[in-house]
Amino acid sequence: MPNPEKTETVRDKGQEARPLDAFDRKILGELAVDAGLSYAELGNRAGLSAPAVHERVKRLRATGRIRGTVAVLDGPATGKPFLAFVHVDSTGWGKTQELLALSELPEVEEIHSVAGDTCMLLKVRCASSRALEGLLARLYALPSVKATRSYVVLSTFLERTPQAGITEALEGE
Amino acid sequence: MPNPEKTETVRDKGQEARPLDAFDRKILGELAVDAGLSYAELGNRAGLSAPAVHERVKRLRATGRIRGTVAVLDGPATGKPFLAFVHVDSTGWGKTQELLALSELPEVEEIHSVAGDTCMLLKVRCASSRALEGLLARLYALPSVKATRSYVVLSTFLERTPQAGITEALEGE
DNA sequence: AATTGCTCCGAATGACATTCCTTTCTTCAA
DNA sequence: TTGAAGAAAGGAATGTCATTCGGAGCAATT
Repeated sequence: MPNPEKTETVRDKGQEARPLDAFDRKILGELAVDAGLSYAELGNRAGLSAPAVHERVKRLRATGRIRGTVAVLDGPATGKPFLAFVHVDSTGWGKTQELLALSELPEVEEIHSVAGDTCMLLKVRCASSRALEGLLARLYALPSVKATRSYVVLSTFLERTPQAGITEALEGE
Repeated sequence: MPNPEKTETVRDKGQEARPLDAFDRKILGELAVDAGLSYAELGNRAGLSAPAVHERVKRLRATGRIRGTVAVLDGPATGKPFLAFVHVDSTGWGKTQELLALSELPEVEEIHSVAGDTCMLLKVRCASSRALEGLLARLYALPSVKATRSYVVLSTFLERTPQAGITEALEGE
């Protein structure tokens, strides 16, 4: 009887634990594009049986490789046609907590801290330019926010979640 | 007998056609967070029966409100811990086609054209800083690419797909 | 060489998606 | 105001698929 709390010499995240064989990566690749596939169909594409695929998917979920399964909504079709990236310059380093409160807003999709000539980077999708202005107003209301630069998206040519593939050629150029 | 090709006075995209009632938005909100919910459970949360929810979801898919269902992969856990946003200045306006070819690379997750002091904005996730360098090399190999500015992500605090909610307060500030 | 643990497959079970049909509510026309 | 027609919801039935179980093959360890 295996003990789930047995001593692990490495942590489960990162790329440790199980190195993701070709089957896993194939499965991840398919599910990242369409999570509605049946296990039987997944098995066909990967060369495994349905139960085997099921087992692997369960493991991929348990180990955090798959964070979840979501429906991808269309921004414009759901009433939010305005997309923008906002760079935020803020004073002090511990003030990121203030910005994290913006997670409450469904308009805010991403919050990163970045290296470069700015501190924080937001991805924001909202109903109108008016709403975008309102969001910027909220930003400037924060005492630590010094300046912002907004990049309003005119056209989106590609937008997808993380893909499973890795281009080896990029490593050796 | 309704004719599926009957004359429409408005196009089906945008926010025309059916204005998304409270049920629809509730369903979209739940599915954007977890698409693995059963229709029965979804019905409970929305206050509808399973078949009714099913009917609506089918319509939301058909009208393009729901673009698809995907598994969200964890970047670091799947071997791509490096995330960066790359601003690209390019000469000429018709040259965006060259950049679109980058869609082939699984490392490139987003390609937008933006207003502001730059032309294109890429979101890139790759295995190493070496790979990021390789990707920049490919960018500069394009004749129309004049300059790039990269913002390497140090920490990601929030990252999600488009949400269904709309903050009304943002419109009136 | 034997054993332990892991992962696969085939079959059986159970849950759930999907469809059909009836009912109700709303809307438009007379 | 009434009548008719369209749309949409709920209940029940059916089919598909997810999920589980048991057994077999394989690899690594002792």
